Amino acid sequence: MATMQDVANLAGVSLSTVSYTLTGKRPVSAATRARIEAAMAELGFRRHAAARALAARRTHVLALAYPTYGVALGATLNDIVRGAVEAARESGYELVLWPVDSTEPEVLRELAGQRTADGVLLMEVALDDPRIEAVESVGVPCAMIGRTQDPGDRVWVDIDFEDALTQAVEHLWGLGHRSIAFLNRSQAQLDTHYGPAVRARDAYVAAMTEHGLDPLTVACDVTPPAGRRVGTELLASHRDLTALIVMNELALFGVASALREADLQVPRDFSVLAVAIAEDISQMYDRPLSFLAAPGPDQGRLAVRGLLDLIEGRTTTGGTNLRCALHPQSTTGPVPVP
Amino acid sequence: MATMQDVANLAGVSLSTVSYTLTGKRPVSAATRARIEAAMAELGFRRHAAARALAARRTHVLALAYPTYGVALGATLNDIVRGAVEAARESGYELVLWPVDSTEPEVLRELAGQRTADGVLLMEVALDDPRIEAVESVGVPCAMIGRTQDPGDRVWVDIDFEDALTQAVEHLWGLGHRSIAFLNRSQAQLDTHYGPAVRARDAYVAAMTEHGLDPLTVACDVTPPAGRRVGTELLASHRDLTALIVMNELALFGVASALREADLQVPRDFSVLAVAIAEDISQMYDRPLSFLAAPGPDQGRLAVRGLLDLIEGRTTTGGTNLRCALHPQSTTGPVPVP
DNA sequence: GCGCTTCGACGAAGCGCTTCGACAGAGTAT
DNA sequence: ATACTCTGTCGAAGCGCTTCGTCGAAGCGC
Repeated sequence: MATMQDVANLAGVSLSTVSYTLTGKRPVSAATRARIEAAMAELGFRRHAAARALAARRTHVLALAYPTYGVALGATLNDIVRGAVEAARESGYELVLWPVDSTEPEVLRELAGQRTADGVLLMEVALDDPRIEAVESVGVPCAMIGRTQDPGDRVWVDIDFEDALTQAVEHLWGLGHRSIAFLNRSQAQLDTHYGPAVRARDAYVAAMTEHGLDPLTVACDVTPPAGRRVGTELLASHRDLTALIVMNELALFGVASALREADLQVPRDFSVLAVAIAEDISQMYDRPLSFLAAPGPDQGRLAVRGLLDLIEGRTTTGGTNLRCALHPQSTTGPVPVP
Repeated sequence: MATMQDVANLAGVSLSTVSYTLTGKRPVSAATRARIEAAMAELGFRRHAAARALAARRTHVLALAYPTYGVALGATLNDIVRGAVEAARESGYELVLWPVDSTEPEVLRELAGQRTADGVLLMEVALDDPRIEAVESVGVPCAMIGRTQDPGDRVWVDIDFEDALTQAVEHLWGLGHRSIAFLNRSQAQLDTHYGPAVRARDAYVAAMTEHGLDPLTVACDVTPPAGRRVGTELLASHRDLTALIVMNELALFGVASALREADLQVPRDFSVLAVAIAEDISQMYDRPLSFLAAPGPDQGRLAVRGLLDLIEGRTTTGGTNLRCALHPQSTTGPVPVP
């Protein structure tokens, strides 16, 4: 493994000059730079990350705590990851994933404490997330995707569920639907006041009320069989229903089965609109799904930018809510004529 | 941030003694060790990873190249990750995930070249995978989950598809089924001779032939809609079929729809057996799915062990094929009486 | 031609740890 | 008592970089 000293020798310059061509922190003449670059290419030189990190007191690595349990569909998380990776690279940082679940903050404390990353991104943040304290306790900056009950002046990026559900109700209202139900996340999430579930429900109720409609919310476990069960019950007990808003990735697939079994053709007899799902997931559905796209890549990107502001001592943006874009496709249509 | 020197001062010993209590590479008396540990606790000392890596020429980090595109279901990959994390920790290593797709070996070369990890694990290895050369070109050991056309004496851990399909056919044969089809991965994968698809198909054909049965294989894109389409066609064109072996995670869900639409009750009228899927995925099915469990955690574990053998200069195991365990549940049953 | 600034390059001092050689003192064998 | 081996500890030399202070050589106005 060639070192910077080898490069310097071959190029006939001093070690520090090589360093400066690499970091750009001091000017280097074009001629010298060319010689150095030639030498680096010839030797196949690569900076030794540990040495760099030690000397510069910066690893140029950002870590994203990546849950490995209970992640049935990778697409949603991966959208975020891709946005984050991109933003990090643009700023000369690498993003790595730490496979750590929310239940093991100690692992996070250990990892962060060794200073293997300059900052940590937390995804799927719970209302009272012990990981934040763990990371901050060892003096490492962190940013969250989602947000805690009281984020203070921390950096966070969340989805604008209020806007998303307003858009959803309005889209269906515009198509003539007057009986629109909302299939939410699990009761357990509601019971613990999990932000997305609560905020989406409240926004849905508000939007319905505003249009003079009766809201109808059902909680549903995050699995296809649960979606099928809940969907079937819902269709049986509310025969006047013509549209369903679903904010539950996995239940969505069960809902499709329930509709088929109830002999309802989509969108002729019934409309389905998914909220806050990744585009990849919409493509797994029977037919082109009408959906409000979760801003996954942007969430990742913005969270990284905010984290870098924190790391590099710039003033931070605080929190941001990101809108979901409506993609009306083939599962929403005009209300059926009776 | 307390350094080892701070700990040494507080404990009244030399820096090197602190190091030796941490690494255990030289004996330290119980009394001294106790003083040092007390000092470390008091100062909240944590080893600086970069300094350690630089001095020891070892990062104690293993990287797993983690694809973020085309991963609809995270469960399968995550099983592997969990096994790998566990095995790494047992040996005093941390596992991190590098979000790098198979299509960008250069990123991998860059990352590995900076020596931020002592070894790299590759998952979803293709027959001719450019990532292997990329990692090895910078002198970093690597191990694969799956395997290339010609793995040479590299370390790999794969699924024993021959055994899995033999088990599958035998399970159904035992239940009296004589008309058993096999729903494979995509035609594209078969065309490129992708190992799992080819080996599974060949093993299925062999097992069927051995029992004097006619094999019937269909390729299917890895999406639920494709599974529904192919499933529907298959059921329509082969009315005598009583069982289907599926080795296609996502198509599986489409197959469920196809069966329901064809008014076939499972397992009364028809049996479905999934091959090489993660247990989490089996739980997403309508009813308790009969399946051959992919040995994900064991794949991760063994791959890590093999990689560590390589890194620490022990003799390596070469390749290993892991068996899938049969979990007969509620989607396979006796052949229906005509 | 003088002193002035500016540019580009150099040398050396660390960053926080591991590890090697050395060595004092206790234990054992002679 | 002598010579020897262990144990447990210390000091110092790096690991491969970044970065600070420094300084020669141009380039400039007058």
